[in-house]
Amino acid sequence: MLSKKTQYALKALGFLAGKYGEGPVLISDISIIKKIPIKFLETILLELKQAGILDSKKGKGGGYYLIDSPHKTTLAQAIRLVGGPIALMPCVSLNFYEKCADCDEATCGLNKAMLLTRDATLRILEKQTLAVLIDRPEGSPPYYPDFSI
Amino acid sequence: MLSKKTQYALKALGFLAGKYGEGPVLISDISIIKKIPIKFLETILLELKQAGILDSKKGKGGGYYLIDSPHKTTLAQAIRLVGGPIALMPCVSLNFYEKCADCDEATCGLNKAMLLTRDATLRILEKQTLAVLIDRPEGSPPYYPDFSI
DNA sequence: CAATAGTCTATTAATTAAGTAGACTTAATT
DNA sequence: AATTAAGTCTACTTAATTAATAGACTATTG
Repeated sequence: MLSKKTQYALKALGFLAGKYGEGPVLISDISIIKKIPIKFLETILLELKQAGILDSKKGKGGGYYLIDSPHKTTLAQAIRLVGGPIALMPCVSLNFYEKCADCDEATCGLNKAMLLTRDATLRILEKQTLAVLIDRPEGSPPYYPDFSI
Repeated sequence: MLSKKTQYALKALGFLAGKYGEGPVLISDISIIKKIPIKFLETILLELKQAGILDSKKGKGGGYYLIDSPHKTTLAQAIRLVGGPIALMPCVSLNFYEKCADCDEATCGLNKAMLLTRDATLRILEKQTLAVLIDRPEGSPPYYPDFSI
């Protein structure tokens, strides 16, 4: 399960993706509409800015906005920026790898099972982008580029 | 990421799967070989027993053992028994569902993306069984029934 | 009855998540 | 220049969850 922080980040990014090209968006707007505690949201957005995916403008008319088109950032990238590992165990994490205590990965069945799972997850999360997170009116066709459900 | 407890549970189950049919296995053996704190392991095994997947024998010659063949229990079942949700967000969890605050799931892009991910994960975890967790000597063919990598 | 091994209750330690408070800086507007 | 709106930064606090430990109790075997 993703941490609350990561869930908030994805919601905020989805909202900003929907406003891409429309100029800065107020933190308070995101907070109210997406029901995210505003001070918590501040720190999350700041983190995403420092990670290079968002930029902000100070002062009147300021706010946060996506730097690149929503299609440019994958869900895997976004989750890793704030939430850490996607893999179910450290021993199969690409970005947060840690070896298990006294386990020989060459023979470990658990390691192999977790690898399979990680790959299946990444096949989705590395293909889908922030564009998928944009809310769509009921009845409109879902947006899943390069993916057949 | 799975909790430490869930990781320990899977390791223990993998070990017991490898000893299936050989009678009770000592908690202390599992603890030493799989490097799991023994007192923590005790509570995990007890939980798995109460969940109906393990049984135990007290006194001399006692220990824990798998009730059914390793092929009978899927990884998804095992993870849920001790660790809770497999899905990345509560709003797409089959067994631990919770609605997001003021989110309309019919239009929520995040919900749809998380559904895709959950389905991809479950396609693995509901197919693979405890038999996959048995450690195998290097060079021996991996064991993945009904799954082409 | 002695030794072994699981069971149960309780407690503690450690870590992370979540949320809050308030002063500071920057920029636009009047 | 003054005012106001908005993001930035530092520090703290609380709550929740996870991880680990201690020790007494019960059942079984030989």
